[in-house]
Amino acid sequence: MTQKVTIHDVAQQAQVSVGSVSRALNNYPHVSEELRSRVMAAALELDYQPAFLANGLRRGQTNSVGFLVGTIANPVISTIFEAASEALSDHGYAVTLLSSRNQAQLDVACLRLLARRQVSGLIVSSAAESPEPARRYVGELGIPTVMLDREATSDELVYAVQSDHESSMRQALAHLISRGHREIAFIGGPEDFYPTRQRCLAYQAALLDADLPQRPELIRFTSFNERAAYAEALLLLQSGTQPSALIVAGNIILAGALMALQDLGLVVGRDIALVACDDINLTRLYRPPITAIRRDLKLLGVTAARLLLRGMQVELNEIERIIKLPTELVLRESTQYARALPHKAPAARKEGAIRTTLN
Amino acid sequence: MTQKVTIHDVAQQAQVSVGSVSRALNNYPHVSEELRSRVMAAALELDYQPAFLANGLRRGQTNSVGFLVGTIANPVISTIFEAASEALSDHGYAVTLLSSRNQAQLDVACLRLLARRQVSGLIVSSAAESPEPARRYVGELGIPTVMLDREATSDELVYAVQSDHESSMRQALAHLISRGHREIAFIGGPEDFYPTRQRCLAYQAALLDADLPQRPELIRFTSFNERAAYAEALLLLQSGTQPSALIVAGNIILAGALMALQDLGLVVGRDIALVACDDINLTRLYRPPITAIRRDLKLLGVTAARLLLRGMQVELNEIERIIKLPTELVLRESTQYARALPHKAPAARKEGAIRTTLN
DNA sequence: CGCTAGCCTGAAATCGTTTTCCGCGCCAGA
DNA sequence: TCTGGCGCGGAAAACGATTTCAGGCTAGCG
Repeated sequence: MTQKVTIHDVAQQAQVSVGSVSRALNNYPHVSEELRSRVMAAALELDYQPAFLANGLRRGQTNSVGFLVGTIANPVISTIFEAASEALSDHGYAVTLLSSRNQAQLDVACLRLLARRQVSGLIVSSAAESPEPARRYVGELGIPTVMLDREATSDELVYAVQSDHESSMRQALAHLISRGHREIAFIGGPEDFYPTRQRCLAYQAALLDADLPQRPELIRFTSFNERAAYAEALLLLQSGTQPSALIVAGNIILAGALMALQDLGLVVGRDIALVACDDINLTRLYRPPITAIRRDLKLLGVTAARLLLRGMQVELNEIERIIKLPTELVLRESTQYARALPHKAPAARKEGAIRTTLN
Repeated sequence: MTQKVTIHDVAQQAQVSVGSVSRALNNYPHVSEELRSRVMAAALELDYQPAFLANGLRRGQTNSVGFLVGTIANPVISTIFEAASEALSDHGYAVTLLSSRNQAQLDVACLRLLARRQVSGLIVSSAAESPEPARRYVGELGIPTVMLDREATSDELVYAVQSDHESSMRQALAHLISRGHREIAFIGGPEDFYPTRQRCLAYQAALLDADLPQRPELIRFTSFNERAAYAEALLLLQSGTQPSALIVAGNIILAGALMALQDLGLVVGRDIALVACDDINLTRLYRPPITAIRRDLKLLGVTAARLLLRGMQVELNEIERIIKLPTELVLRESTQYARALPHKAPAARKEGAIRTTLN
């Protein structure tokens, strides 16, 4: 009923052959103006829309890209996805989103599924604990792929967009150190998860630069799971060396850490300084507002989409295969007080307004 | 290179015809065990995967469903989506996600696009300001569709899963009234947005039940935009009648309202009681924790997926076309203090721990 | 022993496009 | 006048599967 009108109907309506209809509608050269307009009129009248499947079968291509994530229920991922999806959509590509549920074996299964569906391109931002098999499989696939804030591979057709986690992390540590903190703890995701590793390396490098001791017991890795992060934070905060500052890498981990702090009766900004590694509603609106490392998520998504588009169309004239985008440290009250200073009253209202400003 | 192995290769390898290969692999009856195993072996050896496009063209169906949202960058939507997507994925369906960017005209365009791609089913949870054209178009499409927390239509093949916004909203009002509040304000999304309307009707009904006056100036509608919500909340709070309690319908609006409260120096739970209409990280972790109406988002998503699956397979034996799922009021500190009581110290740590417990 | 019913399988039609191939007419140049 | 080239458009192949159709074989029954 809905999709009954085929190219044959249009051909009959316009009194031409199906081949001519196809040529006319696809803007081929050597089609007379008269025939073209006749076909256009017929197509318009019948509300003809070429069948996607037949088109794709013949052309060997689907005009759709697969997007693989560990979970979409994460404000950072979903914001990036939305931006990328809109950019791709503007170029006629539809996006099928697959979630690997943060499981490595599903990772590869999802990629297989997408390959079977003959997606024209892939964006991969999965967060499996052992990403290696998936990365290797992506290389074998021969499909243009953008690794999104993940480690690049040397395979042809595999591109990468990354955030510059290092520089802002070093800024964050410089900031904390300047405020007198020396026991600065770090809680990240899995140790081999790319952003976590980058942040952790920068954290260690910054300590080294400041001639501060590396304390292994202050570095904790956990999985992307609020309960696990909560437990790890609790362990850290109840261990012998009580840190005076805490850096949490990732918003799920932030949630767990905040719960641990609250359960221990530690007040953020007074008893302990807190830096978060992504700027989300929670960091802006929390009382006190939480210092965070911000990146332009929409830019990240759009850049991934553009890189993929370039990779999918053949006109790729000497394009960068790996792009690294800047990040920014946003100072807020959670790191405002210097160490060992007594708790002061919150800042005046006006200042508060500025700090919690939109964006 | 990747997808070169076709059914002909398998047929040649197994020394049978292509028709037999198809029958063997699709578990047709009347296929000898010997032939079946021979084909299986050949398929396995060649790593044959039937071409999705050819299969779909012949069968006239894609095994994929379209999911239309206003924006996926919303923790409530993305959680629902993920649950639905996983359930559909478990049954062999892939989901292509389209965002209408909260624009009505894009709404219809997105649906057209999905229809052209011959999706086998649709889940619609768009949030355009004027949803009517889209709803009508969905009915004309003749594709099994689930309206997700949106108004149902009387069209055949159109189903609906909704949350029972009314009962919890009435509970919330009863709770606030029992604490002495009489000037209870309501800020919602667009007036014709289904959840907003349901909540607002319940709000008004509850006031009526309690013999409290309806004050039109305490009911505000805004759009799904943090800035707009912020502005509207500011207007409300600075108008003549200062409400002692505030109900915000939706998490984007919550963010705007919290900013307005903070900018006015109003402390949640002390100067004003606050009830949020979706329980997200922010409501749990905010200080003080915010009383919220909770619903099982995963159940919502899974139910939508199951309803759609039933609608897509022909075996629909007298199934409910509209399902309404329960909601629940979660009491937290933001509504703990009775009106006009002086500000007391926060609850003891232990109690706090219980209140911010996971789930 | 012959006929039929039923299982099994190969050949071919089919899905709706795109694209190749070919032929027709026309015009210009020899 | 013949011919080669070019613009145009029709016919049919191709894409890769599923499904129909028909026929061969076996077994069972008269």
